[in-house]
Amino acid sequence: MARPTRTEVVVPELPEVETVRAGIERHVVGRTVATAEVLNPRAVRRDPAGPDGFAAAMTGRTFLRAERRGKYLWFALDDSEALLAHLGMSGQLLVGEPDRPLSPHVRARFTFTDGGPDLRFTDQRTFGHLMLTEIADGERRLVPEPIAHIAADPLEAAFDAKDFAARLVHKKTQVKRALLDQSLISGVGNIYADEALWRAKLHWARPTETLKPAEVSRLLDAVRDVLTEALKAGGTSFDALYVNVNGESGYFDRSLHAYGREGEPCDRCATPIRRDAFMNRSSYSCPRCQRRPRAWQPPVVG
DNA sequence: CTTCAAACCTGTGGGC
DNA sequence: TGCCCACAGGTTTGAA
Repeated sequence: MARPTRTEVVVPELPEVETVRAGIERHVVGRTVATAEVLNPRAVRRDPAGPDGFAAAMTGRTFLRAERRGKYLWFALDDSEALLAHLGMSGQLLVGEPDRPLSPHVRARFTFTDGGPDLRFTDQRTFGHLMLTEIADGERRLVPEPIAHIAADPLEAAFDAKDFAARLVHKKTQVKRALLDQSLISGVGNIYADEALWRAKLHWARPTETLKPAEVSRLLDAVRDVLTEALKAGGTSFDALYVNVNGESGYFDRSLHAYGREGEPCDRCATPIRRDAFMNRSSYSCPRCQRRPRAWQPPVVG
């Protein structure tokens, strides 16, 4: 039984990041940074200005909006610049009383000129990062320059379902790899990829080029449903490593059908869920509902 | 151009 | 008890 427990780590995907964005928004928008402090330089490793340059450039800036695409969120600082954040595997953005104890995993801290609650970027595994960056043209939307290459996520207006379908079936890869490819569709990680595939009754190894239009449509519907339901539940989170802006854990984990359920009965057919090694991680699927594709032969041309 | 996999990182838990 | 190692995984980078 590998079902995630409250002590396991679960990475923030689109629903969790959106929960953070919405929670942070009302606490920081309209406020001006009094001090910016980088406690671990790795937190700003992608910012060419370095820790000191980053801190100096953030001082005096005002948070205007909180936006998100896929798993990235950012705070617009003016028309041309933004503070971009990725939570990585264990990142949190926490708002609280400025004089509360500094936990050992706080990587960056911002105080505000109004003397109110501060903002802390906490990240145990340090895969997340912050950077101050230019705004640029992304996929049908203005976004921070470093993420101009990622695709729209399926919950935003800029997402083009026809374009996604065309690009998906044109790929020469397995369907789960495609779902995790942020330049094709953003916001989906390992958990929701498995959940969407279970819901759409598709095996993770299915070659994308063999997907029929109805299957692509079913898959996209499944992705949207899974993300939307998780968002309603406040994001999946199993332990203290991931909490929302107010420090509350989510509770969507009870509705997972595939992820982390090795050996447990499928909720549709009771066949034990299996776990496969995949891309140096795990894929969970129902061996009966999600049939492994037969060996596929390329079409003969001519 | 595309696809793929190593590397980055640290806390946890199982095995011995 | 304590040590070691596998595992968790999003993204970048470089190789093929």
